[in-house]
Amino acid sequence: MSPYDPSAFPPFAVTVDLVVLTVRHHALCALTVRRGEPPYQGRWALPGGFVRDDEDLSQAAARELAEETGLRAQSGAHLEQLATYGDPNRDPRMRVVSVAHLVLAPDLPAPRAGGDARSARWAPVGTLLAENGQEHPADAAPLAFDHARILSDGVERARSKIEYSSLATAFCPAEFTVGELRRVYEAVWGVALDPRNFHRKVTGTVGFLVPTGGTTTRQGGRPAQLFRAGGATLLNPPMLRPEV
Amino acid sequence: MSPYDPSAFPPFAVTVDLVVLTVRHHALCALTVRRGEPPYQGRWALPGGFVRDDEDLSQAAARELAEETGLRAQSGAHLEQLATYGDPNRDPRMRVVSVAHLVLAPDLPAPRAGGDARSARWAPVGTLLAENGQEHPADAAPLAFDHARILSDGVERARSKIEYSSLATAFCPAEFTVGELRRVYEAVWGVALDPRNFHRKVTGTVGFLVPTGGTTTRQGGRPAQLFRAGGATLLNPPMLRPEV
DNA sequence: GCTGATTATCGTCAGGCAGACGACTAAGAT
DNA sequence: ATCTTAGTCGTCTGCCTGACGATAATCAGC
Repeated sequence: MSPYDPSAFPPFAVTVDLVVLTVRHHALCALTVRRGEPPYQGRWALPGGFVRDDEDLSQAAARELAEETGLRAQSGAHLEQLATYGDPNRDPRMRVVSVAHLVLAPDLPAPRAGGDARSARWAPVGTLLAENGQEHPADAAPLAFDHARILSDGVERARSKIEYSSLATAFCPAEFTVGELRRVYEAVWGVALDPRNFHRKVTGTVGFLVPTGGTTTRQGGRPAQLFRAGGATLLNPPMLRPEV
Repeated sequence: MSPYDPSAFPPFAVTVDLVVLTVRHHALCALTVRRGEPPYQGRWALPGGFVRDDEDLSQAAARELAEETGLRAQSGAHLEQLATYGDPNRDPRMRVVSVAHLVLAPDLPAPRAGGDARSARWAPVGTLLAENGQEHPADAAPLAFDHARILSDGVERARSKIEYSSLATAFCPAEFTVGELRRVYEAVWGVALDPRNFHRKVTGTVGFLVPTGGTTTRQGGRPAQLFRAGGATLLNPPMLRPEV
């Protein structure tokens, strides 16, 4: 690629790993794939792969996302860089620096992993990050590599980001109700929120929600107005996470 | 290092770049070094260098910081990972992925760069990021590589982080007055704050400041109480940046 | 159709915090 | 002595929040 002495610097492999989060059945879930080869063969891991020679980091993340889930980053989902992990021993094979990315997606149909659906699945983050020393059921072994740490950082990023940005709408379909948005906050934060105060807050924050005019009863009960995400990205004032 | 096929992935060079910020003379300043070799020879750039084979990313950042400024990360300064930049064309020589780190430091004596003081200096970020098309004075040419972007991201991170964390104290010496802390906020945010409301706010936030008992008149006027940073890292309630 | 369960939505009220700003204090400078 | 500069303490008002009562509109079952 250039006149540069390759012995002047140590060579690294660079990968992207993906923390793909969604809300299903009132729980925050992450996408995991089963490793087909050593190390950590048979264990669950975050999806990811090598960055190619000619692509940017975010391009690599979007490509891996599409390959492993069929998700396009445009379709409502949100993709951002999370952090980079480069401990010299994080991969026993060689020196790998992994640029983790965070994806927030609406509840999706079943994931697919290169056509093999059994090797990819959604798992509640509470289960994935349970750090008890107890025996795990076979399906609940700790994640491979340092992926538990990466997932934990991603979850924490998501929790804090929906406070001051409108990103919680990325977990919702294109049209959603105030109640559905509230359940997103409740699942991500793991708390119960007062429906009346929540409704007042989100409908009073300019640019957060725009009514579509339609209504739905898909949640049961009285018909609820449908909204789309508004143009605002930063919420002012922010949503307040109940005291820790 | 391992039985792994090196042709299975493209090789990358991995570097750390440092956004070192401080407040001097009521202005937010960044540390820059003059490049001694092509590309961008003679231009100012952010300090940084290759990650070694056996060190973690944060270790590499701390080492570069010590090498280029003599600063130890422990001595009051704050070091955190900022973001990673990996555009395939960001370095014309080869494929380089740079893990940028953010350092917040108190106002220091003159920087040193490997003993050559003339090749390192503090510059106001307003000057470094001025994006006018006008001729720059020789000293104000744009930063090398994508370092203007990195610096901009670092400044934005610092601006938002002092809102909800106690990190503004990292810009202050070990003992400081409320007025000095207020001038940090004013310099980083580029706004004027009401001294009375600021005083009430910071002295009322538990864990933010602990009085040392001493006073000083180094800022002129009535003697002011001296404080140290308290144990709190997250401010609750946060400092509020005046409306944009 | 009536009843109860469920969800959505509107209103009220009290406490707390933030912005605006007056007043006073204690040092150095002229 | 007076001015200037900073620091510190109060007051007041408006807004936001949390707690919670009340009403509305649908569905499931009798």
